[in-house]
Amino acid sequence: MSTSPSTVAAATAYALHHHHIHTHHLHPFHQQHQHDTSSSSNPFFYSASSDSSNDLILQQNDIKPNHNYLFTTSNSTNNINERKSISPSSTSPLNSTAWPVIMQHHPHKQHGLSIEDYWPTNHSNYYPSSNYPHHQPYLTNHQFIPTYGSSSTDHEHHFQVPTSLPPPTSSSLEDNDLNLIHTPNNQSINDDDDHQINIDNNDLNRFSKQFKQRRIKLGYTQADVGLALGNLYGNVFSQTTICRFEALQLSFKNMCKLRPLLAKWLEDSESQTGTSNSMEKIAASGRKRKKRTSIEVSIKQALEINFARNPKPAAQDIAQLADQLQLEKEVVRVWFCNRRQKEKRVTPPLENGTASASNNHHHHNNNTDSPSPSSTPTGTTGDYYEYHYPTHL
DNA sequence: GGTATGCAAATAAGG
DNA sequence: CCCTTATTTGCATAC
Repeated sequence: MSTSPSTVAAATAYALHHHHIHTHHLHPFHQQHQHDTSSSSNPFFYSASSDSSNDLILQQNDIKPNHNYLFTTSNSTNNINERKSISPSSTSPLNSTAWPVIMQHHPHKQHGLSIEDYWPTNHSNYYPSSNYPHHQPYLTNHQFIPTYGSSSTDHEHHFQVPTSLPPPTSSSLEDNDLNLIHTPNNQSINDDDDHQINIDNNDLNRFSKQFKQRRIKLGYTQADVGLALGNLYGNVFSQTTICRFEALQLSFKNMCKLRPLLAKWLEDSESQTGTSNSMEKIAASGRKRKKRTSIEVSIKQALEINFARNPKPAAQDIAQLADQLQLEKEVVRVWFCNRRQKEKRVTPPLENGTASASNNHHHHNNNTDSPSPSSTPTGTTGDYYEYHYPTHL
């Protein structure tokens, strides 16, 4: 305890990364200013995207573009850092830099290389999944509802348990001990197969609350935690994700996946405050997530026009369009895939003719209390949010 | 400044 | 390799 939190945090975070990729494009400007504070969110490593990234751009106009962000620094920049250690694959980023294009305006952000530099076509090494057991039996629907307050009410299941839910862990943990933290045997989770975790909604509820409480006590921000996880596990998470974890706004499955990581981080942080001792990294996964590309508004418009013309362009068309817009081909391909999904979401399933109208209104599920869950127990399809077009075009 | 969120990239998994 | 469907994350920006 001691040590100033922020300092520590920063240091920690920082320490680990240094290497990172600096790659992203380096722009004269942005280089990195990130230091300390980790607030930024993100540094992901992947870097790859680079290019397209255009990070520069703002996303939608909807928002108000007022300030210039150009250098706000706030986010920007940070280029990535990567964690060092762990992953072998990280493939180095070296980059080459380059993206010609899009960087026009906003300096802040990085860009860098082309995907291929980082992204082996064979995608093989992305997440090894060592840590994550992906197959969890539970359900996976999206957001469950937090039960904050004790869900006394009837439904407590916010997450719905899929059929086989783990034992209810008796959890009554107290404040102090979260059992979670030391997972009894780690293996419970990782084990292999389906074993799963005995985590239930209550555990997650408690854990998330405690986690937040302790995190604050240690003086770390959500962003710090996200970066630190990168150090420990090789995978960085954004402030957003940590925030959602604390607020129980992730799917049950996702919560279960992240819980052990956060528990470990917490454990390490509390134990060593400052000193480093136990940091072992858990297996890190080799693959990192590609940095999210921000597509400039004007580019989006161009894409929309093309979509309207032909929602399902052939590979060749995509390549050409990519070239024209100066985006990576993969980015364009994915954009179309996502766009098609959106189209379906937005468009009423509609049967034939008639009715159409009132269909979509999805609700978000917020729940704060005890709402009825979104059911869809098995359903898949979740209710995602509604969406509207960017407009124009 | 940290945190919460809307919209949507990127991914996972089964064809 | 690409597509589709379902999900996981996170940029960017509003609190």
